[in-house]
Amino acid sequence: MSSSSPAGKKATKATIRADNEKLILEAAEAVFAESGFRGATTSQIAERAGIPKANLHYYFPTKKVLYRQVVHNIFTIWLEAANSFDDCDDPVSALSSYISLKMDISRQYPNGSKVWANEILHGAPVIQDYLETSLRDWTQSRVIIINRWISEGKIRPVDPNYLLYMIWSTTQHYADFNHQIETLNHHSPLTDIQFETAKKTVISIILQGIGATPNDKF
Amino acid sequence: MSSSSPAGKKATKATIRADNEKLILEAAEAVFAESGFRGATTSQIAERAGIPKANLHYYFPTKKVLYRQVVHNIFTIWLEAANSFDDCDDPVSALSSYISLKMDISRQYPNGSKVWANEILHGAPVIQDYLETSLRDWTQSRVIIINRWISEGKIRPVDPNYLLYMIWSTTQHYADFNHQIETLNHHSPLTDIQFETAKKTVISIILQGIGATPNDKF
DNA sequence: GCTCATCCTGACCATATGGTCAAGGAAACG
DNA sequence: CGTTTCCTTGACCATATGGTCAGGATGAGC
Repeated sequence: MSSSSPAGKKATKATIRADNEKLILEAAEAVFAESGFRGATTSQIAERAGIPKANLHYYFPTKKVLYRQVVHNIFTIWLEAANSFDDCDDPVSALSSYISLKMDISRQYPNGSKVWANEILHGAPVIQDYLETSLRDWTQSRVIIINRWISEGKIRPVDPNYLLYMIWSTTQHYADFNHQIETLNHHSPLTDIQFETAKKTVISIILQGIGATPNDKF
Repeated sequence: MSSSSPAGKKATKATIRADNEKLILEAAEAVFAESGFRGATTSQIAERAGIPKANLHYYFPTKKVLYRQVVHNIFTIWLEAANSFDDCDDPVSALSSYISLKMDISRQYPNGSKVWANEILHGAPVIQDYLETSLRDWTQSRVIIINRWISEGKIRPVDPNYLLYMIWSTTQHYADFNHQIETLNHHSPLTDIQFETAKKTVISIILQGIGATPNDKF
């Protein structure tokens, strides 16, 4: 079944494993996003991946192992995005590109964001270590940057932590609360144009909110 | 057990029912917030409420009925807060008090917010009707108000929907992602002072972000 | 083509969970 | 008190679910 790749690729031992793991991980991400850890069933994931449940357990011995892998992948994407923070040294460009990228990620990988949100919501039983290491380190270093901007007079004094929380929540909202947004948008997803407007709105409010708009400074 | 109220209150038929339902609902809110609908077990809820599981099912025939009641209570609180939007007609006061109240609710009823977030995250299987009626109506009416502010030149032109999403996400973040915030805050809850700072930060960024700060407009 | 290592899967199992029930209390009411 | 109505609960059940396993299939290496 899974070994009969739709086109071209012959099924070699190497590709079989890679292909199936990818298949399972994608299905798992979707199902975990939809139902949470406990709500998701391995049968559901297997069915979505198009393989028997026993086969899923051949690649991922337990549901928890599978889940951790999903979360790990998400976090990797998140961390990469996070680096766009550093590409520029002035707040306007740095924050613009960071917010813009986070919005794009919310749109492109909504399931990942949902799984993450679900984890935090339930007290991060599985990923506490990520919070305490990578996330904390990243946050602390950006707090320093923001504080420097403040001392240089590039933005008005705001607490960097709460600014970051604001950026996170606002951007991730477009993934996590997508269902609510769609419902309020006549049951249809935001169009490209709408999404672009949302992005601009978010960026402009935050930048102007911290006194960092380029045009604004006399 | 539950009929032996700790102090004073004698157990009459009327109070027994009220007391126990309240006990169960509070336990249910906490457990649902912690584990989601599927993750929560009726035994867990019963145990937390201090009653046998069978007794829980006497008052609430199914888990779903109990869950709906929890969500209903949450939504009621939310709607009441929502009215603080109308208490004033100028954007600065209206938005300040609305944001402030939403922040307070996030702090006072974090479980409610979490249950709500969990529902939306999983596609609102149980509360879709709330989204389509009350929430939509409320949103549409506030969009009109915000648009009026814009046409009156009281705030700069921003799409009202995305402004509202920003307010919702930012304020609810302090409930839904509380665990993350605490972890980043040296594993301790925000103090009153910190929370007040967060609130001020949020309000000031949003108000200034839409060009509505009172001091700012020379 | 033969052997080995890896992959696949239907059938199976132990456990957890939502929900039931029957029988026993306790308050209401006369 | 007597009886009726509501409350309480330990024991029980059907089902769903995570996970196992033995044996068959398939690609790898020679």
